[in-house]
Amino acid sequence: MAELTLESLAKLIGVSRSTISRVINGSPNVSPEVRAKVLKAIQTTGYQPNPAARSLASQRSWMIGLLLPRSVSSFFTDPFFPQLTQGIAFSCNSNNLTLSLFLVGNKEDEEKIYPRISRRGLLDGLLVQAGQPEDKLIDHLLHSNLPAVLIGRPFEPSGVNYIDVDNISAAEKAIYHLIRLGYKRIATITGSQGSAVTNDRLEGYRKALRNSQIPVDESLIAVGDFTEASGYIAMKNLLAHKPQAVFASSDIMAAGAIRAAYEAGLKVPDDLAVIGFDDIPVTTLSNIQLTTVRQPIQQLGTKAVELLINIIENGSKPARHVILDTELIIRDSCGAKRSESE
Amino acid sequence: MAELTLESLAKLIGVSRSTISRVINGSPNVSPEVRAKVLKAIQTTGYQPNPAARSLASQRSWMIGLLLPRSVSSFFTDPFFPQLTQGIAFSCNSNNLTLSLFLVGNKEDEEKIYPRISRRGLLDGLLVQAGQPEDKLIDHLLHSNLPAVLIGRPFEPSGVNYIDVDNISAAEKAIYHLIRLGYKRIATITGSQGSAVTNDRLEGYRKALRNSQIPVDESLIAVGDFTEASGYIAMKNLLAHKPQAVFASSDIMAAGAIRAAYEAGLKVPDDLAVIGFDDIPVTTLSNIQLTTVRQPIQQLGTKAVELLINIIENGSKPARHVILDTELIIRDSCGAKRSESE
DNA sequence: GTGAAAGCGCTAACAG
DNA sequence: CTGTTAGCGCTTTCAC
Repeated sequence: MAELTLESLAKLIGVSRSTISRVINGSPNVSPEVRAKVLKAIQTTGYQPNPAARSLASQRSWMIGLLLPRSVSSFFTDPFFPQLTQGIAFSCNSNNLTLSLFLVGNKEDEEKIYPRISRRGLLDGLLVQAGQPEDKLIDHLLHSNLPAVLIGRPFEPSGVNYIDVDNISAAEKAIYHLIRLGYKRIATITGSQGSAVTNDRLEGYRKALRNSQIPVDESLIAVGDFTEASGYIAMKNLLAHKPQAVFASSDIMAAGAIRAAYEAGLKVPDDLAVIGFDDIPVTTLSNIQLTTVRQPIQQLGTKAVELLINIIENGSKPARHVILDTELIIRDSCGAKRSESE
Repeated sequence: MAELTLESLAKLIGVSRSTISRVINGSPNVSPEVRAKVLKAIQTTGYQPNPAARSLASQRSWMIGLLLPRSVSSFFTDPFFPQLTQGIAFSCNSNNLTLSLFLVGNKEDEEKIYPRISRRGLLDGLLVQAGQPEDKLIDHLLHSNLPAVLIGRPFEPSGVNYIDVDNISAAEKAIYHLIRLGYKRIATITGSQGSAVTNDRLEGYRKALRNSQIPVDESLIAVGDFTEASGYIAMKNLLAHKPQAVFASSDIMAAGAIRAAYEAGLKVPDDLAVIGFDDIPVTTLSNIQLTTVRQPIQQLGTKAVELLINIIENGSKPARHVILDTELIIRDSCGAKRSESE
């Protein structure tokens, strides 16, 4: 089964190359009969155009990239990334795009990958997971003319296209919920310092307390880095300050916090209420159903792809921003159900 | 910054296209001086060859694919896959390959993706995660002439190239360890029925018992499907048969088993010893450090890429098989440390 | 050791 | 509506 070319297929059914190309690319200028004939021939022969030739001639590769910068090191430690990736991959499937994955492990990778990516001819567009603000990549994005979408808002306002959830109001929701349940000493465990997500969620925390006339106690704010271990350590430190409740900036950190609480002999939610963030699909991280702020992670991926396609086709001026909503999922770890039953 | 082509660069430094092409592709037939001059020009201009043109002319895309078939649905539920993916991605980085990711979500995806993949011109080679044996894909692999490597052995002996761990002896190790600790009633929770991994680990379980003159009690064998929930359910059922120890075919299922044990008021390892499989990098799935059989997951990815490269370059006759070793990691859930301290 | 020339397999004007 | 004709930007014989 030698690989069929447009040329040979054309010869086979007695039309010109262009005609076949037209039906493949959905041009309207083909008579129904010829179109049918060509379609049938494609069916029976299983003809597939050579992607390299196609890209070269059309200047489109029908391929987009997903870049996880070096600062995003928790690809397999936090289910967030795999789930996001899946959302992106599925969306690529339905849009007939090929997805290439760039996981940057170290500086050398970075130096090899970045030029390769920005070169036109490989990718039609790029999705970039937001990382640390010093990441030079964002500059690369802006200065290359490759269509790109940042997943997570940029640290500082800039002309990039991005998609994000409203982290401020998401965090607010969580805190209002705790306040409503009667907790006063509410602690928080933040994500990695210096990232937009972390800032936003912390701001939501502060805002909710302020709006509720509860003074912000800085000793109730502990810095984490989105890992389980950091949640554990942060909680251990917080315990000295006797919080009644804690809002962790990720479910994984919430799991760490719960572990620390258990170790200290505290029961969740009776002695400590816990709210997480993400709603990652793990039945149990800690033998207790976690109340959490659900991000539509998979949808984030899907919408990111759609936004990118739109930008590839229509350009990106002005810069596009898409903000998705979050939802508070009330389970057992915050004490809401307990208070109901009382 | 208009995209530089070979043509324009050649004009710029006064040599022919071919010469530049030669230095880029490492041909020996270039004089040192000219080579130096060209290299410098590439440096300063940041010239990158157009990948589409390159692929078309050379019939190599420097791109490999990773296919996770539909039967592998737990891409983000089980950290195994993300970790494998990372191993593969890093290996691609160091070999200057671009990785494309194909996550098959449903039958339509399958029908679109498979022909796209097998068409020469997109991929130089393909890595396929082994799934269910009915998966028609393996046939596709064999009948297309695309270089391919299966990750996990095929269900039935066939001419495909694959890489795998020795699951039989891995499971044996786990069981011998339990036997050595004095347990007699040893249960197991298997993976999804009808897959090679599951069969192999179960065979290792049986073999170890037989070799130790312990009769295999079929009521101590529970079927899971690699999810946490299945581990939980399986354990609930096993509990009626009073096992002293259980070997779960994945860490995630072990976590489910532990959850079921806790719910039944049993302490691990005092009332029930647990051994998992994988050694996934989550500090805590259940507040107890899990004894487990470590698979070199990341290395599995790395070696798979290397094997594939080798096949791309040298062909695959005869079919290649790579088997990696596993290692028993003794922690707290099997009771070994407890018995030591007694 | 270097350049000229012929494609790789497709798309996209351009004629008709 | 269809066929003819140029390329897309590179690799790779083939001469020199």
